[in-house]
Amino acid sequence: MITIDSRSSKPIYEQIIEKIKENIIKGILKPGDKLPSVRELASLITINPNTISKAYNELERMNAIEVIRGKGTFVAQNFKPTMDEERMKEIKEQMKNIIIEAHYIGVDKDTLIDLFNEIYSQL
Amino acid sequence: MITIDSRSSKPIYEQIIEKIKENIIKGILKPGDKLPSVRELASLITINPNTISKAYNELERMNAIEVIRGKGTFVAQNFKPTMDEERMKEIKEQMKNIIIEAHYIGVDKDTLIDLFNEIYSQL
Amino acid sequence: MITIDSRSSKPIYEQIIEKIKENIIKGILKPGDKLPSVRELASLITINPNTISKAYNELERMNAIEVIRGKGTFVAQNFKPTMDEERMKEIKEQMKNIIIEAHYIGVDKDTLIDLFNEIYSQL
Amino acid sequence: MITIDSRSSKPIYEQIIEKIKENIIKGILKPGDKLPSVRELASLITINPNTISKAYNELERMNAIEVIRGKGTFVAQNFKPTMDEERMKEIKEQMKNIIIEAHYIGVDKDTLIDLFNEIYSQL
DNA sequence: GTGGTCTAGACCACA
DNA sequence: GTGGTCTAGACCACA
Repeated sequence: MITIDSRSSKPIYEQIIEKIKENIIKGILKPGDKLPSVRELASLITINPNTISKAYNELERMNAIEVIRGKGTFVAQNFKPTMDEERMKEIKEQMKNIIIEAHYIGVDKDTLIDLFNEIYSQL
Repeated sequence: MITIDSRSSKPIYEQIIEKIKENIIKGILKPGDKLPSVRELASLITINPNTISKAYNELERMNAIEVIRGKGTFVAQNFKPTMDEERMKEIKEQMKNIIIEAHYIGVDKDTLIDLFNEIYSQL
Repeated sequence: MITIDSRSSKPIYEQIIEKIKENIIKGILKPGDKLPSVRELASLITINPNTISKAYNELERMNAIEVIRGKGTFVAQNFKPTMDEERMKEIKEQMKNIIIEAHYIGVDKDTLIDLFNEIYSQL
Repeated sequence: MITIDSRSSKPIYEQIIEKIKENIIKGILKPGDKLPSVRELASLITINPNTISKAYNELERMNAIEVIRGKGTFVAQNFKPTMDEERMKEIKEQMKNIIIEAHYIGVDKDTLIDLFNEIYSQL
């Protein structure tokens, strides 16, 4: 299930990307599974098809899904995580920012680790 | 010291906010310390003054700094972290996304915890 | 033998055309040889018959194969290459693009010539 | 200069990508040079801004150009060709197809090599 | 039926 | 002024 938070400042297409990735990691979407067509998903969540298309294209670039001409869109079979230095650096940066943000609302290290474990157990 | 990555997709004003917050948390900037004026900082890092101004305004809204008319801008004295549900939810969301991103480049939970501790030790 | 890469961005019908042309040039398919019927090939490589049909039609237009009603499809007897300005221009264009693409992944002229000779020796 | 062939089957945004890459390789566009803004180029070649935007975004993904928020688009400074197996395989494939196409219009190996050298000398 | 391309046009954040 | 996002809607190639 994909839900969009229209009040979020995060672009819709990014929300879709994250939700689908999440579903793949959780095993809700398995390799080879067919995703709803661009138009189907568009009408399901009442979003413009172009926006869905943009999300699908980015997911394909990341090798998370495969778009097959005239057939549809599928969860990728051969997903192999590739250690990417660029993105590792980004993750570090984001993590630092989370820690700083947390500090500013009074959340300390231990609470953050608890939160971390909690999220992991839900995946 | 504030360094800006102009190629980053992160807006410059957000980069400034983060860097200043980071310096406060690290103790490099202490309560009462005077920050460079908007124009000073602007010429220091060759950034449009409007951008610096936006960053300072947001930092003031967060009570991280205080702007005193005719005197200058200072690190806030009375900073008290306030548990904010809204932002706690955001942090959770961001953390989940980091975990998902990390998974996609083959970084597992333990490595992520190591990274987490490493970042904390540098603050 | 014809193998199809369903993940390729190249349309299936074009892949079929290329594979058949390649087999003719390599001499695996000789003038007068009978090609599998549309339905046969369709079930052989599990592709929609319409797609095979489209490929065969284009090959016939190029005079590479001949369709004889009620008899079947055959590699053309009287194949005479015809210098076609239009297509020569296309080939030039494609070659330029290959050179540019190669440059962008760090492949220089000599390596490209080696590659060129290698491919020729395999035909 | 960027010219679009509207009769070509090649998508407009791909034509733009190729033309810009070509100009970079030829040295007509140098690192740090400012590209026309999305709207400028759009009105110059009377193409919809969205299409220009798509081309620029792909070029950025390839590290050929850099888009700087609110400032404009520039030829990348730090272009480093990265040997990419995936794309090397594609180039091989394309080269094989050119050789096959050339054969079908009666162009032999030597003529193709001459053509190859000619194109290189014009870059 | 499937996704890909393109246009026209609006609104927005950022510098 | 700059690019980014999104909508609405058209047309097309492909399977």
